[in-house]
Amino acid sequence: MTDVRPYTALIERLKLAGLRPTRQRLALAKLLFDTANDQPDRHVTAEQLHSEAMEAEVRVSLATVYNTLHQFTDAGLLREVVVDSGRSYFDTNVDDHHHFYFEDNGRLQDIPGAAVRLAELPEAPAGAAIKRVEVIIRVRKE
Amino acid sequence: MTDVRPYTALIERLKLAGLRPTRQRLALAKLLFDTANDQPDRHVTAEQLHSEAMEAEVRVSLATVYNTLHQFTDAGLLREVVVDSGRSYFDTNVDDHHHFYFEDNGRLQDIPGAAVRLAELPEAPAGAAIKRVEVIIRVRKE
DNA sequence: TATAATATTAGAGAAATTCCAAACTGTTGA
DNA sequence: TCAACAGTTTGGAATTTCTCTAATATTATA
Repeated sequence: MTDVRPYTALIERLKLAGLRPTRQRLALAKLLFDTANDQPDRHVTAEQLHSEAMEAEVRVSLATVYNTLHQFTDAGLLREVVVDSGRSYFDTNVDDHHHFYFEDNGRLQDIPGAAVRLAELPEAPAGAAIKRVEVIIRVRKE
Repeated sequence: MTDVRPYTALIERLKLAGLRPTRQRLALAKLLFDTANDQPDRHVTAEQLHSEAMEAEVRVSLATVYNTLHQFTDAGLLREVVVDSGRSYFDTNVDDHHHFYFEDNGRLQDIPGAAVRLAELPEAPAGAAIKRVEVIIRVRKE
């Protein structure tokens, strides 16, 4: 069943994250997280999301898109994925998982966390704590 | 014993890679690969290497540093590591290995390939061939 | 050494991202 | 409800990293 008031959940989500549910943040959150239209997990760049917002007739500046992506990331709603120098991807999937990266076209594809098993991991260097273990499988068209 | 003609080996190395041993490439190769001074494997950015060249009184333009780093990478003498959007690191270690990335100060540290064992890996998506599997362990000061 | 092929260079240009200060909006308390 | 305040947004300028270009210089080789 589709939620007839799709914004209430998003508003709550933002509030919980300590973010004021402004028009811009709500619109971006809707584009990113709204699963009403069977949207799977997404990997977007700031430019992409900004374009989408424009198409959806949502007036948001690029600066705000950047701000919002970072705030969402800090709040744990998004995860930043760095696979290409000079471009950041933001992943709506914040669960434990990894990525295929298609170098030919710059596309990312999730790999469920369970599909990669790390049998052995080194200890963190002294004084450092592991924040995350990322596995990136770089692939190319054969 | 230190090689009294340290350049001959580097010249050979460049020639084998199909690269003319020019003054600039030799100087950069020396900075990168010369182990006479007990230099361990290195992770440098283009800017860093350019600064080092300047300090060493080697006249090289930044453009040439970029060109050279990419040529060395294509030739398999270096490996590019992307862990931070907007900055590329070049690793003098081209053996199978992974990295710790210290988010606090942007430093990279090698993890020997044997220290990480991947017990299970997903298959490459149809039509794609795995080029490399990278494991990046992001750490922070505790 | 002359010639052709290749490499280097400075500076302009491009792309992604951040910064800034002014204008605006959401929230709170009277 | 409304004023006041803190938090947001904005466009444009600035920054950073990297690439391109076309003139110049160097290297390899005959």
